[in-house]
Amino acid sequence: MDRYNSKEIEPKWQKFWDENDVFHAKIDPKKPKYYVLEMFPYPSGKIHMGHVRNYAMGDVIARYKKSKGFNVLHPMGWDAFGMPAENAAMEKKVHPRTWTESNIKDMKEQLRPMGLSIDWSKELATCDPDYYAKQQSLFIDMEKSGLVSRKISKVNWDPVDMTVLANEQVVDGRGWRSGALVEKKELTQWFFNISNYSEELLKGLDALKGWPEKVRIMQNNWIGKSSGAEITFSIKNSITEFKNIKVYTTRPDTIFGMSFLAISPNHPIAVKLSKTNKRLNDFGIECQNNLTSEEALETAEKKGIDTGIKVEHPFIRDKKIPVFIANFIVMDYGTGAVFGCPAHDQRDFDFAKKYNLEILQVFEPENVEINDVSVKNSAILGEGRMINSEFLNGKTTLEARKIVCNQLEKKGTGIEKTNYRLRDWGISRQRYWGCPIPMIHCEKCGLVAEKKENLPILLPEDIEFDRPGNPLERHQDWMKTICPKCDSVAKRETDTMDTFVDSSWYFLRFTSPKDPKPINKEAIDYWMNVDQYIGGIEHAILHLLYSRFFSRAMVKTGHLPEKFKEPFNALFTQGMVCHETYMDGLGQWLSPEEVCHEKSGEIRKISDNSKVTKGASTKMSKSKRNVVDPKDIIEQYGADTARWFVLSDSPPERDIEWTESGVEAAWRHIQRVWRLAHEIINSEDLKSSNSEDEKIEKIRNQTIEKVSKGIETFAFNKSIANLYEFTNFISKSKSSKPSKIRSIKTLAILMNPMTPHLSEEIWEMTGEKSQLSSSMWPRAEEEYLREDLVTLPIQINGKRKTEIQINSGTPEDQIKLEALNNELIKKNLKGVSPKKVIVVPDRIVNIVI
RNA sequence: GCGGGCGUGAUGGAACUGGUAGACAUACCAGACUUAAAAUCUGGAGGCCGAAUGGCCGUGGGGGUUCGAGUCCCCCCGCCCGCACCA
Repeated sequence: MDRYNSKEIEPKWQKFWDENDVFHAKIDPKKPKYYVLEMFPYPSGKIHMGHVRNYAMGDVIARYKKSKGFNVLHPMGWDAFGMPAENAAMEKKVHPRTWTESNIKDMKEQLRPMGLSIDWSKELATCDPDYYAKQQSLFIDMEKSGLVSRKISKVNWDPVDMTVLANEQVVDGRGWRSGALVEKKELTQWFFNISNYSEELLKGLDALKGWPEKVRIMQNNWIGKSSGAEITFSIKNSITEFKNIKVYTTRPDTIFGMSFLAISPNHPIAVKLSKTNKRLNDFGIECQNNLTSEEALETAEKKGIDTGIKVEHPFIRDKKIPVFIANFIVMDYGTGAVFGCPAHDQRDFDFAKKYNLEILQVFEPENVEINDVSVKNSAILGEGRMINSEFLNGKTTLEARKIVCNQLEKKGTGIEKTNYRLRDWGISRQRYWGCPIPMIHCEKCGLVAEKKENLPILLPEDIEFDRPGNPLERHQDWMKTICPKCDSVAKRETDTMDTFVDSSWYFLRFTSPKDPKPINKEAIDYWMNVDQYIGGIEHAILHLLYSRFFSRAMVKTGHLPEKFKEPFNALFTQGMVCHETYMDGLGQWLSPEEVCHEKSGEIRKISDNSKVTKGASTKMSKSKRNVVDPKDIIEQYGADTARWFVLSDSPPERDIEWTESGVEAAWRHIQRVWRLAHEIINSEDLKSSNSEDEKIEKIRNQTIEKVSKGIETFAFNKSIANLYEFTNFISKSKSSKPSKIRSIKTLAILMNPMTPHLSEEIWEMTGEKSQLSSSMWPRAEEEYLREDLVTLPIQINGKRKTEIQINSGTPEDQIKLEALNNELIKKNLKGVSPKKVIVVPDRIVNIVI
């Protein structure tokens, strides 16, 4: 008998779908719409298994919804700006555009054989002048609406290459190419005022019912709302013109335990002092060598230096508090200064130990024996009851916070204050391959937005990547322009936008990718919101938060109706695709194709038969060479096998392990279903009993129910397990031919979202003329979903002893009676009368003795 | 360092709202078919003890709540993701 030949069948159906424009999404107000979107890829040039998994999942949803009667929008595009293109330009002397465009072409070719239900007519790339021109006009509107600002901020500076480095390009504090120690450099840059929306973005999280709880928690923490007090400390011994220092604290209750004040190295006082004090200046320079990432800041050794300045304690007369400059205080958060209470903050505790500062406990934790805790070894965190704090003694820490705030307000030295950790979004990049910021520097008029009719501001094509840095800055012709206000000669902004800007509205543009305006009202109104968004958990904060902000910005600038300010109704975050790693005797990583697994369990290198060490399974990555090319898999086994495999076994939110045997299992299943369909179609209709037909009909309906539920809840692995079971059942069933035909047709429909080619083929084999890709998802009939017989386990003291069969809905007393009369139970009870019998109807019986 | 998550047989995993742990699949073992192999089909199987009815142990480790814990609470360990210029 024939095998399922993927090389013939898959292109056949792909051609059919193409020619009939099956997945072309058109606005149809009569039909309910469904917008499913996978996070668009960066065009690296090669599709990897992570993409395959991501798109296979999206495709399951898209095809399922379509067969449920929805008008589905399932577009695809390219997140095409970004650093790798510039790196390629430097390394391979190829223009970023050429490199990017050829990558897009390659990836599209690799994607096509997967048989995804994508509407390619909606394709866009963020590096298309048409796309970034629209983005420039959105920027101009944002600038006019006060959503944009200029601020000084720090970048990683490579002093040898004379260029700005991304955090990723800093390896162990050094530039990745030059190896030079990275410095911090201050630049005036462009920002989106996302922090004005802190409260709004925080509140909005509650409405995102379709988002994973963990993502909402992460965003919530990222926004970091806190309430506390801003306290003004007066300086006793003014060595500078500054008379006081403002401090933000979330723990005003611990003010009597304060033993020092710490200010950021960038605090105006610190800066001022450094000018005249060499020690402070040296320390400032040392801090300058810290990296810009928060991670680096937090993991670096905590250091400080005494400024000699003393401040007054607001409640303790004559108490002098030393002021330190500390490397772990950031200027961007709060006021750039904190007070240190070593007894109740671990970081302050470590600092106090190091510099021999007083550690005074000011509250006792509640519900803990006093002897159990001590501030000798570590800080005491949390809440408790105040001690050593004068008028606060005996109060709870929560009460104390309120009282301190009131007292400070009375004295006029402090106020209650709410703070957010969220900082403004710095969008300036000193790079070529991004969307030019449409601003003009005019000597007379200052900063002026480009006129919309002059858009797009195109990236110049004639650029050189012979040296690091931003080629735009060296391109005199490109920079030279005319001030839109006064017509005098002016200079273009050379910064380009962060690529997160590009990805903050592409999902809107997909609804009308060729419209002359950034978005088309009618299309937005019909297609938005995205009903299901699918992507990696690594985007939980930045991309998703920026998109939520950007939608609000587009509401403010009049591009988007208010109702679309939260653009993603539901979010699903999928796990990574992992593979074992292999290393040869020389410590070199080997790819899976370079090794062979022997029966004995040993792994050997194919080229020289040497022994190979198996390493941990990690995310497929070029550097560890543990990648499997989807192209090879599709070529060898076909798209349906690849799709079936990436969806089976592991729950979608978890990482999956790519194994050769797993792919083979998927392949075997595809073949088995194919054979089964053939056998059934060509079989004689033998006599069968009605009860067999009833049985298969029951299983068929239950499978419909389970598989549908699995897809709806993103438990594709469970749907697949149910489909395996159903297949096993059909193949063993003694039911009549019509019953089996009905079942195999149901199997084909239910498998269609995962294995669309096989399903269409079987559908056609059964003589059906209609296409499977349109609405025909079956409905399970209620009467088959009921179970009349229930197996009830009986436990004695929580240990299962036996089980009984009862009719579902049997009353409690009767179950109890039956359980106690069971022979085995009687034997186990040995005449002891039970203390208690717990009966959970239709569930369990537990006899306590 | 901070924030979030995960941990179940040899392996991937299943177990609805606290109610029979191990569905389904892989690897493995045995059998059928075959000259043989592959493919396919049938069956077995968490670990330990036992000839067997069966017993004990078992969801990263330790403790707790409960008639009953993989699931809830506390502590610990390991791994993964994010930390604002990778996308």
